[in-house]
Amino acid sequence: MAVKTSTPTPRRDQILEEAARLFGRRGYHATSMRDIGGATGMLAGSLYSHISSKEDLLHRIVLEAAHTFIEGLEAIRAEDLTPEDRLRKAMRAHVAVVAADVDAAWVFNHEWKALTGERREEIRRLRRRYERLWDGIVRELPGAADPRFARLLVLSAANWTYTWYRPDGPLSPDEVADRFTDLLLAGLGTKEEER
Amino acid sequence: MAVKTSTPTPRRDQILEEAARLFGRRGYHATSMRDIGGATGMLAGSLYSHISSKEDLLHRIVLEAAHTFIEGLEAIRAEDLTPEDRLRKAMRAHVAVVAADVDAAWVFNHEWKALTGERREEIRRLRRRYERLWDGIVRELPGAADPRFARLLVLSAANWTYTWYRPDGPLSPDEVADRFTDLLLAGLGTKEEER
DNA sequence: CCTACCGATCGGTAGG
DNA sequence: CCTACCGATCGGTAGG
Repeated sequence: MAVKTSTPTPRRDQILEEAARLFGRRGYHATSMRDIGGATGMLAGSLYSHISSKEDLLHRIVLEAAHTFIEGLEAIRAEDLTPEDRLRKAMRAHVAVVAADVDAAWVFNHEWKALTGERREEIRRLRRRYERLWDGIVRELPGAADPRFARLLVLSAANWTYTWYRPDGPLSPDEVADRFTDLLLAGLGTKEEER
Repeated sequence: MAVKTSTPTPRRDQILEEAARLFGRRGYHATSMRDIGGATGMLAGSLYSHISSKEDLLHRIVLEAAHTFIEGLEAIRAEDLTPEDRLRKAMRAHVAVVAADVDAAWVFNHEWKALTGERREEIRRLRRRYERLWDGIVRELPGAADPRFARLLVLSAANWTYTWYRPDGPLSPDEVADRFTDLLLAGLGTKEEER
């Protein structure tokens, strides 16, 4: 009855999850197929009935993370919002993705460099697309005289999150995002005119 | 005549330089001793008359970078400056260190995690010390109601630099630093009172 | 998914 | 700094 072709394959998903965890914490090159096998309860060689190579594993992880990030921003782009609210929602979306899987976010932002050939180029294109979505959001802000630097500033804050964020901390992802948005919008300097 | 004990050893410095370049671009685990040997014109085994292990190599690179970053901020702390000017000078100092050696800066910020045992703890302490120096600078700013997040925002902007900065780009390190400082102080939002 | 294994490469050493 | 080598581990495969 059930079509057999491309079913969810929960075993493969489990392998992807464990691999993302290990790639995120130790790095791609520091993680062996034996490590991944151990984390999923099988031997290294057995992994190859679910995936085709170590690089294929990395590619799938990065690709999924890229789409998660991109879809979040594309949904927001379609909404009718003030520039400030759009920034706020975008920051929330980004931090939510990071918080949901800090390791995958790290892999998307750094370990993708271990990919080679066409896979690497594909990811590079997706990364550029995500940056351009941020460009569009930042460019609308009235205070952004220099949109490229403004985008770099916003994305750096958003991305630095996974170097310190811990899911068991006291702040929710939305709270973290909002504090950054508030700081970014208001600035750290003295207000020239106090009310 | 010349004392022989701990002379500069220029050969070792060259090895450290090439290793920093490779660790920064490919990562510590992706770089082999044969790669480093190749970059310095010798065979892998010959490296061991200058250094004691691969991890020792990483440790020396990270340690030097840590001290360069820390000394920059400590010098500024001693000066008599307004909070805004101190932030500006600190950002310039940080970006200058990054720009002088993007690869070493990357290694200091990420590859140090490949260290083990006491070496790892030592670097962790130095990293914390650097963060606390930034805390001190940020806390003085009148707009920083939330000093921890303000420091995270400032350091994230400062640190994200090495993911995109290229020494052959059109902007000098000081120009890059100043744009970030201006954006951080003024904010990206609408000014409530336009003059 | 395991047994058993492959060639390649790893960090590092002995001896000169 | 080279020659020559070490045991360990790597990603991956054949055959069941």
